Amino acid sequence: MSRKSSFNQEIIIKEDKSGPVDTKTPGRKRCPVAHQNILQATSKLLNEIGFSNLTIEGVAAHAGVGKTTIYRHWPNKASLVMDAFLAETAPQFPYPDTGSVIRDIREQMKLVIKVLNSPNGKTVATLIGASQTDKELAEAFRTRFLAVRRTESKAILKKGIERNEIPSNIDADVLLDTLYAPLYFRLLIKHAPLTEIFVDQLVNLITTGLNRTNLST
Amino acid sequence: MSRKSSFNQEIIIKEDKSGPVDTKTPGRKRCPVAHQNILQATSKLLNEIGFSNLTIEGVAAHAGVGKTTIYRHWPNKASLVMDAFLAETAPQFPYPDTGSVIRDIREQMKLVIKVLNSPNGKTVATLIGASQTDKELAEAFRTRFLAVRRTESKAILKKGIERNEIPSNIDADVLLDTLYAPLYFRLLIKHAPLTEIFVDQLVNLITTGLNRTNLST
DNA sequence: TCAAATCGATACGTAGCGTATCATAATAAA
DNA sequence: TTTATTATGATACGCTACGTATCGATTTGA
Repeated sequence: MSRKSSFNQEIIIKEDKSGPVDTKTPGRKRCPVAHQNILQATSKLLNEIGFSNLTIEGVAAHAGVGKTTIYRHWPNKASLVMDAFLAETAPQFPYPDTGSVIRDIREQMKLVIKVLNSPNGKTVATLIGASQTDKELAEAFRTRFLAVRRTESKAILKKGIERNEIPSNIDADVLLDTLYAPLYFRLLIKHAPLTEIFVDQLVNLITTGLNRTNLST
Repeated sequence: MSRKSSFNQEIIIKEDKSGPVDTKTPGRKRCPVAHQNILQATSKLLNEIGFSNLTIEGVAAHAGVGKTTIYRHWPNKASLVMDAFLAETAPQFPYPDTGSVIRDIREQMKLVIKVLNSPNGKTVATLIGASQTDKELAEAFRTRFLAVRRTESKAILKKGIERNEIPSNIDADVLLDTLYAPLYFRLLIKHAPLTEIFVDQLVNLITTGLNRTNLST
């Protein structure tokens, strides 16, 4: 049936410190080289054959480790892929500082679509896809990917409010959903392309509003 | 590896006419009762155990047919589920006629979230999820679900343009993505609830625009 | 020195896939 | 009516990958 192992048990505790760990327990330490090799093999295979064709046994073979070792470090395929994905993708969405918050957002959204149009975007899509049948992966995606980005985004919105570029009574989550959900929707459904023009249209519509669109063009 | 069977081969040809088929070929006809039983068992199991736990063999057992028969009618699990899903969900998104197109859209969006918050919504989510690793299912979802709804939506937008409620130079796909993508995004990510208030906030933001939001409240 | 935890390797049972085969039943054309 | 053709349910099959268990060997702290 479904996997029951937890994401936040031995994993987080022992894995978060990937440097020298000061545990008091006896016994042989986990080999950080094996750990890294597994993550790198996972990233490589993800880009080459995609999430669905990736198997734990394949990762083990490419990383030169026993598959037992992988199961000691990660409870399942989804959590392994999540770690590999975050290590490679997390630092790719910085907001610029152009002087205008709306412009900052617009430019950052163009960075986002660059990533979403790359092999990493395919991984994002498959992770969201697999989240639909894997509650722990879904939780990991929300807290370790989305929430991190939301925190950054809300800081930008706060700056915009302080500068009177954005009304102070706005619901940040509603605004951010309106801005970013269309990007992910096109990533997932593929009914239309993710272009910079699309970002411009989106930001123009949301800032100007439907009622005034014909006045402003 | 992946399944190669086509959605549009013997399937569409023989299945679209679920009534009495006027084929010139000899031999025994497909049993329409078995076909219907399979679809109904699939719908039932979908709501009970979800897409990921649903197996072809389970459907066969519940429908009282051999699994061979299922494989003769559908190339894989995804296409079977798609058919069962469409049969039950397709007619659930009508636009009302309130006199105001914006209000029509707002009310229809509230119907949409009703469905998305029901077990059918879970099925939508898992279908989009499975689409990430199944190209044929993705294509079926686009053409048989999304495109049908887009056609209806564009007719409403056209009415709005004729009534001068909506500017004529608007890009319909951009506007529809901005309106509906946030609903599906919340369905898929579950970072925030899908409420009627959310629909109101969304429509208000998009019609009024960020720049004027503080003027209008 | 000894207990504990790791490592890679290997074997195992399980689930569900999609296919093949079978005798039987239904149907259209000859 | 006969014959060719196709569908049906049942069953068996090979396959892949899962996740677990076990093994001797190795590393480490107490």
